Amino acid sequence: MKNRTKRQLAIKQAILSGRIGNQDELLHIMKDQGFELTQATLSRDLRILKVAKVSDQALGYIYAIPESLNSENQRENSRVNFLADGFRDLQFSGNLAVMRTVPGYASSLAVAIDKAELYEIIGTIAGDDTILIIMREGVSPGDLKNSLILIMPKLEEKFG
Amino acid sequence: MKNRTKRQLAIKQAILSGRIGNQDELLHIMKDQGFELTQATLSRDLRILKVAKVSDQALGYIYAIPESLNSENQRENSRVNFLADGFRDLQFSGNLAVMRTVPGYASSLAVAIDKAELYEIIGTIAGDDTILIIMREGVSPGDLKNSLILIMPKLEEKFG
DNA sequence: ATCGGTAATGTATAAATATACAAAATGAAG
DNA sequence: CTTCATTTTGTATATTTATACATTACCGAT
Repeated sequence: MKNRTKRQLAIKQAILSGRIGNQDELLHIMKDQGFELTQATLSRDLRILKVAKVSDQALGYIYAIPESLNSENQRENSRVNFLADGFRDLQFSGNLAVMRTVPGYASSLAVAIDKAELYEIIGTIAGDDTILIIMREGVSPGDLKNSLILIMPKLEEKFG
Repeated sequence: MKNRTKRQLAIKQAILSGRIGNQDELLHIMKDQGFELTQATLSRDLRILKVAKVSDQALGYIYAIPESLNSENQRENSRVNFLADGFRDLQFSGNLAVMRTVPGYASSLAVAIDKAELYEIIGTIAGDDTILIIMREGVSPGDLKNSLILIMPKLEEKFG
């Protein structure tokens, strides 16, 4: 079974397309992506993600994410996403991941990661240009990458 | 029967309190204010007003007005509301209203009023510090004031 | 490995909302 | 004033969403 964080990332991405009009549509999209869930779980996820249902003149009713309409949160999201520019490299050993950063970025990146309280990460230790990430048992490198993309979408292009 | 613009203003004000969780609550509030309507009409008004239903951590599901979350619309709304600072006086004669403004404000105010396409106003003619407002037949001074407050809430304190 | 507590999810349905169609209201023209 | 076209609103109900309760999954301790 796909885990919850990955699922919620997929929900968020779908909604950012700006074309989802009801939960049934979204449910089909999620199933197409291999997730197994019901409408009830969707409703709960949408609540957690604070997704709003809004009326748009051209599109009718659609789901939207208010934080992308709120300039203060938008700035905070942009700032955190911008930290991805300090990312250099991510390597794995067992349940440890070592992230190399541009000098001086490690601390801020680690704070942002800690703040997100990702399921996949137990904790982090930051130096000047290096972050040691302790992954939860059973979490794969791909899982971790997906989680980091959730808080810093710019990392997606860096992971390749 | 109360007219539609007045009703939608009241809906907007109620929602700005940030405490309306469903349409039934809102329906009761509207009835308390003397409006006669059904849930269906409410749903339609909410659509017209582009009211969103959002999930708030503390309050649960509530209605909100996205334009107050959108910085571009927020700036435009603020700019128009700021024009109220140029308001001086409003006097009535038959179906005419004469608005006196700070010199230089009349034109901008008239543009904003025209843009709002209020039911209560057939047309406006603006000089430098005076706007002639032709009211629709049957519209009372109070009706006009309420409509103007809809587009420039700051006028409320100026009308007294 | 088992156990127990908690979190997540599913099932079924209550609650909430939107809308098809009908009726009423409105506004303009004659 | 009447008539007609259009808009608005109500009624009834279809659609959508949220949630109570049950089940399953997860996690830490032993």
